[in-house]
Amino acid sequence: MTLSFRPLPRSFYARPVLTVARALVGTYLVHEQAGARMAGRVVETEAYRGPEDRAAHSYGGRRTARTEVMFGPAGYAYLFLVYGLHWQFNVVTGRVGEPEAVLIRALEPVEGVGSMALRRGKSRAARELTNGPGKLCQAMGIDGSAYGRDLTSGSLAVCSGPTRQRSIGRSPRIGVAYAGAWAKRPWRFCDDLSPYVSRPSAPPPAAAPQKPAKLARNG
DNA sequence: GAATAGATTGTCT
DNA sequence: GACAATCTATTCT
Repeated sequence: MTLSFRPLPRSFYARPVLTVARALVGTYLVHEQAGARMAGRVVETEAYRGPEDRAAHSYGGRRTARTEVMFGPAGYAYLFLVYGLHWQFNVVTGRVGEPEAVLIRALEPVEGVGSMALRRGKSRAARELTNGPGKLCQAMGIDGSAYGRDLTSGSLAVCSGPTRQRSIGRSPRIGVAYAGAWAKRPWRFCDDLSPYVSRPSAPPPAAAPQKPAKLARNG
């Protein structure tokens, strides 16, 4: 069976970054490459809202070759490299002149899972293919060459598709401790019903102990 | 399961 | 020259 995906219109992205970050959970990232299609359901996002957000690359209105796309119209791809190794895929949101973007942090693989596994290089469980921002770029074959691409048409797009029940949880963003108080804002959104998130939005309820207490050996 | 170290390069100071 | 919106393998429990 072939799933039906339709690219989201630019109006979807041209809204406040927190609105878009939440709305993106449950959409699909679709990449067609060499005649093959890969698709993943978005299960985790983070909002970055320059210029006031200290965690954002556009903090203070910093406008360089790297951040330039965030200052333009919504619905385009922002790619950057961290630790010299891992690409991160973002979508530009808001109005022209507002340097905002949403980082896609995790997907549930739904189509082209075999290709994803090949790109990830080693034999891995499905959950390990795309449960992190660097992992999903590697799995989907997305890198810096996608910088500035229009996501409302073409071979790389964010789409609506089959809907499914979701429960959206919020938590602080990951890996931005340097941002002080901004790091504590609950600007990370994830589908708590999905096992494909990079980590749960909240610790499991403290109920019964996970493991029985170790018993003393007697005799 | 948790803690740790190491990889590796574009970007900005 | 310092550092980074991360991931993996290894070690210990």
